[in-house]
Amino acid sequence: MVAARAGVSTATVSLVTNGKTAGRVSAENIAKVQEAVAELGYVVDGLGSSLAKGRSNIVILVAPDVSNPFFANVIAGVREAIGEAYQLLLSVTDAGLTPSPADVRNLLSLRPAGLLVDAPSAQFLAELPSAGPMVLMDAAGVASDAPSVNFDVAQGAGMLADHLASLGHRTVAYIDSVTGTETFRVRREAFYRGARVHGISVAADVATTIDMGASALAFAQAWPGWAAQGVTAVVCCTDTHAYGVLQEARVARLGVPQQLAVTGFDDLPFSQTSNPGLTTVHLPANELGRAAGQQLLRLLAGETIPVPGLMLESTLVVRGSTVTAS
Amino acid sequence: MVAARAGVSTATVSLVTNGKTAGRVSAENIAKVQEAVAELGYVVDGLGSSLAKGRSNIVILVAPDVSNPFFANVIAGVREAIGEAYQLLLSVTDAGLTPSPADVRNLLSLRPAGLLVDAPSAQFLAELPSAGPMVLMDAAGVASDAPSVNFDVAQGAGMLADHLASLGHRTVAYIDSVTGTETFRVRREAFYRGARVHGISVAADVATTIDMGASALAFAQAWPGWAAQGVTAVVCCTDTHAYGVLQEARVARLGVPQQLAVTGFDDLPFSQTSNPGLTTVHLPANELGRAAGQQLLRLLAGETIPVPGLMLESTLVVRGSTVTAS
DNA sequence: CTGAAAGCGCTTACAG
DNA sequence: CTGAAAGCGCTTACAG
Repeated sequence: MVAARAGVSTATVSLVTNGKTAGRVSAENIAKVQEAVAELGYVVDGLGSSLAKGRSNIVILVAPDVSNPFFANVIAGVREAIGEAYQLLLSVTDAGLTPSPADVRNLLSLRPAGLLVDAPSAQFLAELPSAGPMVLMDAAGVASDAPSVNFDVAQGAGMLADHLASLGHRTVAYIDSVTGTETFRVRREAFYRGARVHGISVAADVATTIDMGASALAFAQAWPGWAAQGVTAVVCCTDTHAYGVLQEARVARLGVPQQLAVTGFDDLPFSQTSNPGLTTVHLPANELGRAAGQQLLRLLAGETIPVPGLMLESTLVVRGSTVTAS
Repeated sequence: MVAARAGVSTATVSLVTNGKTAGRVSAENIAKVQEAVAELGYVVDGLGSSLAKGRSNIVILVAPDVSNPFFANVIAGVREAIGEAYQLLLSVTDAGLTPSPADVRNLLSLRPAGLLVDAPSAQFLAELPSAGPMVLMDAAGVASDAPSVNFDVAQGAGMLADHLASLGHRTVAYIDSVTGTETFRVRREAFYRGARVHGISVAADVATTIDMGASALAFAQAWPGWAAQGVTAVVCCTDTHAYGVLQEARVARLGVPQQLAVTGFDDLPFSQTSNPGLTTVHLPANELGRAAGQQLLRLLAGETIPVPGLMLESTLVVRGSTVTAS
């Protein structure tokens, strides 16, 4: 340890750099060490430190799909919350798949300070080796005793059903995601429930990956059948799916919203500028990341979380894809 | 080391788990160790391993702005390339700012196997402590002898100028980014060059953060002046900026493209469904990540990179924001 | 208040 | 082919 050249022992240096000087190091030595650290540009080696402490200062964020733009805001929120003290490690897999238990084992061998798990499937959680501090994000409907931050998607889905009913829609189709993620199950079930209340029938139900192209294709194939059944609105489980439908509707010269109403979930920034603007259930991505990061920080500080299941409000944003612009 | 219970020494186990058995461990012992590893579910501790080896298996991706959806595709590309062998650590700062030297020091203390630096400023690179294997991404115009993967933005910017000239535009405005990132300088200069060739004058030049709202506001304030100068097209340095202009144009009841043409750079997925579709310079984000990841992998394998400055083609995608849809 | 020593879990010359 | 030993850079009881 180079900074021992300040004329003190490595132990003293370690105490100072860790801020554990309270009544253990003389003011004089603290100053000496700080000076030496500054001069040498010394920075504590993360590896050695972590090994000695038994855990690293890395927070791992496990997520099914970073390439979803929605997720970028979640990441930003997490970063805001955890700040400088921890490094954010992103564990991502392709196309909405959850990491395998083997992946997680490898991750865990880095001895993360904590885990943030976004949109986990029930199976993933069941297979997860008990892993120290952990906060779940967007895990509505998943049984777990880990603290979690969720969207109240049911609320938004209900408002969406109300909205469509008030516009007179009687028969709609639903485009779901193929991932086994619980949040999509909750979105679907909550919407079905709301639809039933209003006597709206859901004629059909297809699922694709979270990808505009896949969704557009699925819609193109299904539309003739749906039209025959009298479908007047397509409810998509994400905005990305909805963009695909909008695109295909334009190709097919279908008037939106006159001939077909389209809705999404997420409220990505682009839903404001899409053609037409997309009516969607707004989910506060940034707040999700921020709240989960804060929860984890508390957990790491040894606090117990007062409200284990934090709920973030969802709201319906009405735009041109369901109502004609004024 | 628990698996030593296979009846051999820790050294032998280490040899086996690292695949360095060639002519050094008997087949019998290899089998014994593998069996024990499987039974105990043992996985090499990343911390201890890294400390002994002197470097970790973490690849750090330093980027100015993850919340740019463009970047999600870059990340996906990097992941595809580096695969299972390395963990991807994301170092991000807010709103297009580059990490400080102190941030980087902290990162480096994790002893990353390699560094991937996206869209660095010249200053950032100058301050970067010499840091082992490193690949630059989207660093056009930055002097460095590190291998790099860049977009040929000049090509696309030239095509954009050609396109606007062919449509008869004589006076345009340019919306730039406030970040000191070199790529934006290159985009701007290449477009200015192309404009000059065609006798197009760039009447004005404003800069905002990469944010729809900021861009919309800047446009709203500047438009009266620009209109007075005869501006008929706004060229934006990112699609995100362009979305802001599109939104504000709609608010102001400006017909796009009749009264005002709008263009971007990036070709985000949403540029297909925006209102109208956005004419933009397509930059292959996924390929950027993939190519950079592959370069780094070679570097880590001790190979020398044959082509230090890999160039990825950019192309112009023409949509409804510059030409009336057929 | 301070320093010598043990130990975190692994890897790698080294001697056999 | 194999194992005992040193060492990676730090932290933390422990004895003074």
